[in-house]
Amino acid sequence: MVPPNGRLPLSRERVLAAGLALADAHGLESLTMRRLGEALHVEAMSLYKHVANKGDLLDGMTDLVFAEIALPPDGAAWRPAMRDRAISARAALRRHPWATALVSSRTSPGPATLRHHDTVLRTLRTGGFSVPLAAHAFSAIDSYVYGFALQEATLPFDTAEEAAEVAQTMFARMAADRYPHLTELTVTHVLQPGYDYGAEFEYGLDLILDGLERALAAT
Amino acid sequence: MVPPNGRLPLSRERVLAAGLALADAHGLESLTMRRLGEALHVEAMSLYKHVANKGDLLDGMTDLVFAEIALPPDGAAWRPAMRDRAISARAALRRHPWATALVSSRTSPGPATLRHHDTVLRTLRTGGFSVPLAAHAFSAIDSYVYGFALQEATLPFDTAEEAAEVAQTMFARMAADRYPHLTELTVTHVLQPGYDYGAEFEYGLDLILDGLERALAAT
DNA sequence: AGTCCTACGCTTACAACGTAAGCTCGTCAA
DNA sequence: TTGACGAGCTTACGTTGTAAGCGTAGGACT
Repeated sequence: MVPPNGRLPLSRERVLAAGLALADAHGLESLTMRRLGEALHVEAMSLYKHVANKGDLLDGMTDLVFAEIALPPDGAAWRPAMRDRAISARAALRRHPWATALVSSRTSPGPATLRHHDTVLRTLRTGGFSVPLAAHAFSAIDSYVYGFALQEATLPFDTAEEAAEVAQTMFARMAADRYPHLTELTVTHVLQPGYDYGAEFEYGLDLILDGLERALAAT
Repeated sequence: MVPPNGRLPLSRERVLAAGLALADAHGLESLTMRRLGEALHVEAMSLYKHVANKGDLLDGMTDLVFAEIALPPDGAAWRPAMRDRAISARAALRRHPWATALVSSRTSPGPATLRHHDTVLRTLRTGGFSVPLAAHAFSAIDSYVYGFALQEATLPFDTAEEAAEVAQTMFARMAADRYPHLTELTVTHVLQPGYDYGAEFEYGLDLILDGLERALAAT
C-alpha cells in the first residue's frame, strides 16, 4: 500500500484537498496547475492522471466545500434545521470565499451537493411543506445565503480596522457629499466600534424564516 | 470632430460597450483583449489607450450594468420602490448573466453603483427607516437579489424544453432513487408545463418586504 | 510655411497559462 | 524472467494579458 520510496502517491482526494488549501491561502486566481503541482512536489502534467482537467478540479473543490455544510439530522424540526444549515453554509462559504464565485460558473453538481439539496428538501417535506412551498422555501433561503456570501466575499476587509481604512480612502476619492446617505450609513453605523457585517446575516435569515412559517401556517 | 479617415475614434465608452456586447453574445470567458480589439477593428494593444487593464475594463462593464437598473424616483414610497428596483436589478442581471459573477470579484464600485446604493438608502431613510434598520433592509434585499441572479445564471437552460432535457440526462446519471426528494421536486414540479423558475423571484422578495414592513411598523 | 508636440493606433516581444502527445521506469502477475 | 501497466516526467503548442517602443497624422505656435 505505502510505496517504498519516500512520498505517498497522489490521489484525486489529495489533489482536491491541495487545491482547496491553495485557494484558501492565496486566492483562486493563484491556483494554477503548475503551482498546484509544486505544492504536491509533482509536475503539473501529473495532476491530469487524477483530474480530467481544471474544470473537473474546480468541480471537485466546490463539492468539498458543500461537504463541509452540516446537514440536518433525520426528523429535525424544519425551522431550526433550516436555520442551522443556513448558518453552517455561510460559515463554509466564508472559510472558502472563492467557492461562492465558483458556484455560479460550475454547472455540474457533485454528490455532496446533490445529497445536501436532497436532505434539505426532505426536511421541508416532512415538516409539512407542499412541493411548491418547499420549492419557494428552498429558492428563497438558498438565494439569500449565496447572495450574502457573495457580498461578504466582495468586502475588501475582514476586521473593523481594515474597514475603517478602506472607508477612509474610498471617501477621499468620492467627494463625500455626492453620496450623502452612503456617507451617513458608513460614518454613523458601519464605522462604529463593534460593527460586524456578519451579524446582518441572521437578521435577514430570520426575516425569511418568519415569512415561511406564516405561509406554512396559512396552508 | 469626426476624423477624415473612415472610422470614428475609439473611446472608453465604445470599448466598454463593445466588451459588454461581446460578453452578452459569447460569454465572459470569450472576452479577450484580442477579440475585443477585433470587434472594434483595432489591435489589442490599442485598447490600453482607453482602459488601464482588463480589470478596469471589467469594472467599467459592471458599472454599465448597474446603470441599467431603474432607480426609484424622488419621494417614492419605500415598499414599491424597493420592489421595483429589485425586479429591475434582477432583469438587468438576467440580461447580462456574466455580471453577477463579476460583482464578486471586482471590489471597486463605479459611479453608477455608488449612485444606485445611495438612492436606495435615501428612499429607505425618508420612508422612516432608522439607519440600522435601513442597513438590515439593504443587506437583506441585495443579498437575495444577487443570490437569486447567481442561481439563475447557473441554470444550464433557458426554456422549459431545455430544462426537461437537462433533467433527463441528469437523472440518468444519478440513479434517481438516491435522491428521492430532488427527484420528486423535479418530476412533479419543475418539469410540469408552464413552470418558470423566474416566478420564484417575486415570492421570496415579497417574503422579505413583508418582514421589513412589520419590523418598520414595530418601531 | 515650417516646426514641434501630442494622441492614438501598431508592432514586437515575453512570461504564464491549460493541456496534448509521447516517454521512462518501478511494480507486480504470470 | 518477462511483459504489461500505470504514475509521474519531458517537451511542445496555442492562447492569454500586457510592457516597451515606434510611426504618423493633426493642431498649435512661431
